[in-house]
Amino acid sequence: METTLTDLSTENCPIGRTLDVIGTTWTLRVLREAFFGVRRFVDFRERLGVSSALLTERFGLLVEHGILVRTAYEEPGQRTRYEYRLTEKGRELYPVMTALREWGERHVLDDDGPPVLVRHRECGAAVGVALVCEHGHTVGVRDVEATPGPGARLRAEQPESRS
Amino acid sequence: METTLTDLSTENCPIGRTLDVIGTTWTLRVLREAFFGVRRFVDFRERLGVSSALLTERFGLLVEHGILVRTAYEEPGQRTRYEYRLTEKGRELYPVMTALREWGERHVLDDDGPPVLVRHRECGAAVGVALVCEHGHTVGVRDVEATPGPGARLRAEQPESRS
DNA sequence: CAGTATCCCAAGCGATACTG
DNA sequence: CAGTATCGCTTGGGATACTG
Repeated sequence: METTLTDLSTENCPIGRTLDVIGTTWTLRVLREAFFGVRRFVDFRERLGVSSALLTERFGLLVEHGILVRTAYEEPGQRTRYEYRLTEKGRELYPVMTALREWGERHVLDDDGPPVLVRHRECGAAVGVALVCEHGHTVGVRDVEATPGPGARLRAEQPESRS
Repeated sequence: METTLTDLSTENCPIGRTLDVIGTTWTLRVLREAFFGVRRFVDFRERLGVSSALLTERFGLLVEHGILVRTAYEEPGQRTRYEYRLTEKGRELYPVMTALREWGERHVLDDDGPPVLVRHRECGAAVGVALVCEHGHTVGVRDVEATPGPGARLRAEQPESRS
């Protein structure tokens, strides 16, 4: 009998793994602010309305995972400040943000339209994500085929559930 | 003085709104299973390893938001069964899933490679998401410009934080 | 099977106070 | 400013038992 997708373990699923890292309640909102250009601790805290303790903990995790970096900087004549910036690994989450934004703009937006317009700097057209294949074709959800890959693992046998 | 992005309220942010709907701990995993083709209550429960109570609650929310539909069906000679399927609105979350998957495959994958291969049915090439503008250009994160849109709202004044 | 109901523990998180 | 520490509430969610 052929192995189908639903025979596979979800344990090493890249979606689940990603959610383990960024899928907790405030983490993606913190990253959203980072993509907005927010850098300083207080600014994150005030914009998100969260406690210092929570923010400290989230920053710790994100730095640990290499998604943000904490750097000190001095403005002349000022105290030392710290800032949190996206790393390249963090910046690669932009498609996730964009996909979330597009869905939200389509389905859960107020009547007055999007609060932020995101456009291609060179031509001014709205930016979003598209499903594409490596040959450059635009792909619909229905045109996609999913099959077990090299990392596929069978999940532990259920004791043969008979209804 | 010009209004900048960081002056805006985050209250009506489409990313935040989307996360309010699907950003809770198990919800995206439930949807992942739905995209895998899982339909029946027990199958979701066994694959995710969650309790009935949790699953019931999540299904309730997702149906309420029009992301899943619950339908009864009868197999001849069998009891009535129920299944949960993605609606069109739910299927539109596929780019979100794909973006999460791609990031995970790049950054948090085991050495043995992806458990699932996702390919374009017609040409066999791997499928992912790409940032594009409406004029069809492929766009880099750095080529994007974000400005306040029609739904922009100023956030409540902070009492002028002076460091 | 597809849930509902109850009980209870643990994690998430805000509030507050304090520190370098 | 950029945190750390503590407290205590509230929610999330597992375990178990029961129902149509």
